[in-house]
Amino acid sequence: MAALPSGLLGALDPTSDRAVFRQIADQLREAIDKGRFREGDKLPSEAELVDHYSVSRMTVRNSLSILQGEGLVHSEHGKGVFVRPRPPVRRLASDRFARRHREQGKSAFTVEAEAAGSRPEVDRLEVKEERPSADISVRLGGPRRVLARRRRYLLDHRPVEFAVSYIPLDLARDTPIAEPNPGPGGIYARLEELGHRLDHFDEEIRSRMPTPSEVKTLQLASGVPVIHLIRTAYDTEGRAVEVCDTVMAADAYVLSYQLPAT
Amino acid sequence: MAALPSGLLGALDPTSDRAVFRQIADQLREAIDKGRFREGDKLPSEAELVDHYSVSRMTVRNSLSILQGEGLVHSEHGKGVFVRPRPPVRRLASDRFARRHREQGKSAFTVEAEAAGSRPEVDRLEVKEERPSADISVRLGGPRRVLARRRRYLLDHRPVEFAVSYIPLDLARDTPIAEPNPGPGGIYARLEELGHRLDHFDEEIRSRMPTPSEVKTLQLASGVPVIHLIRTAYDTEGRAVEVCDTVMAADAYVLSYQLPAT
DNA sequence: AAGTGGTCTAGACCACAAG
DNA sequence: TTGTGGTCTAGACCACTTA
Repeated sequence: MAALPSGLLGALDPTSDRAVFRQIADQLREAIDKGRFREGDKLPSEAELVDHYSVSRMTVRNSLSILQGEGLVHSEHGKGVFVRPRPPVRRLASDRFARRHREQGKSAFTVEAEAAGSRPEVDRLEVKEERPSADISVRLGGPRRVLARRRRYLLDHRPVEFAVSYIPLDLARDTPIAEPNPGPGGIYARLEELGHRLDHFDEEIRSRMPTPSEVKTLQLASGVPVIHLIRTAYDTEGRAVEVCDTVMAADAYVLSYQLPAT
Repeated sequence: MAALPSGLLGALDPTSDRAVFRQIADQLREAIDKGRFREGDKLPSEAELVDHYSVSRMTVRNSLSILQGEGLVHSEHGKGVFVRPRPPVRRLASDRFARRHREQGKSAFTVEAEAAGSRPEVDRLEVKEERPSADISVRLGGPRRVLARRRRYLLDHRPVEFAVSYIPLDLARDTPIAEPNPGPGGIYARLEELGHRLDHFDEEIRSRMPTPSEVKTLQLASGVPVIHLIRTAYDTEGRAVEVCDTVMAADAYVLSYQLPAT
């Protein structure tokens, strides 16, 4: 095992109050920030760091787990620890549900992803009738049953988003909305054809760390939060006609909104 | 040291492929999810878990660090590990910059927090002239110098947000905007008085894990992401007159937007 | 003083990846 | 086969909290 290039990483300060594993994490973080390690680069192996700093392996692993928690690095069993590359982000503009975007045949997700040069996919499509949770029921004005449409979105084969749409069953039953493929323009186009002219959407945004099940579904690296977006669609009569509950890999999205100053 | 109440936590499955520390984390997580431990409750001590599961202390600590990374628990040195309480959230509505909200004497943050029954504070106020970063400069249309207004917001003595406003220096110099207290209605009211009638705002939202410096400024528990919001204010002539770069504790905020369906 | 979590050591064996 | 990270043990000493 070769020694580290001198100057790449410094020495520990034995007089410092700062714990050794934090000092090591600080030095690695600084080396990444200053570009001495670039995106995708392999960090020194645990054994090399043990040698360089003359500490035990657990101390080194503790340092690396800090960086992993910060989302700076990820480890690959048998290969090494790497600086996490920043994935391409999907920009969601606030006009993404404008009526003019519902005219085409393809889904909004597909059109937009292809325009950005990515390969879009949708899988795990599942449509079924359900009893809504208390929260969803309240948002929809209290229906006893809803149609739930679940699906997962991928960009370049990487899962980025999992979404569930809830539509009051009395609106959706025996309509194209209850079909796996609701047709051009998606369910919003179908709702308008059924006489529910859409007026506006409310979106609620939260961010938090993912649950284990979300880690699995979105194949999230550690240190990547999720953005949780709940959108409610209202028709011109003020009725909530759909709630869409979406969980997104936070490193794959930038949300963008325009607010009037009025 | 007393043994754990029987039935509170189960036994390990030695035939399982799942690592022991993950099984322990799973059981603790399930106990929290099912309400057997409530917000603020103390989990069994490390020593009790070592006894209960007959594993080494490092294994138990590894389990607890998983839950900490998920934001489910937090530890207090000398006291124990506790189920993390959900703090009160601040709801930001999309009309929060409407002109009618700029009429009062107090700042929007203060008014809104007091209405919600919280104690608002603003500290670390700092106003100075700077050379803008490349990103800020581009957003503002390329000024060579800007006025930077930094401040930290607290609710009930807990820091929740750190914000920096950048205003092109030619707009702000020798105006109330360059004063620590810009007066009633804040800098937006002053910009309008100076003839820059505001037209709309663009907001960009990202989420990620905090940097060490953000952890310090916002006193973030581990497992809490930040929401990074960048707002650009435009006047009726289409000129960008301010960029506000805001980092928020994600567990303290729900952002809410209204989108037209047009 | 007793109990708690925080840090650190010096090993061990395993599973995965690459040559 | 060698090098990598993943899991686990059985200790040790420390710092903080509570009583």
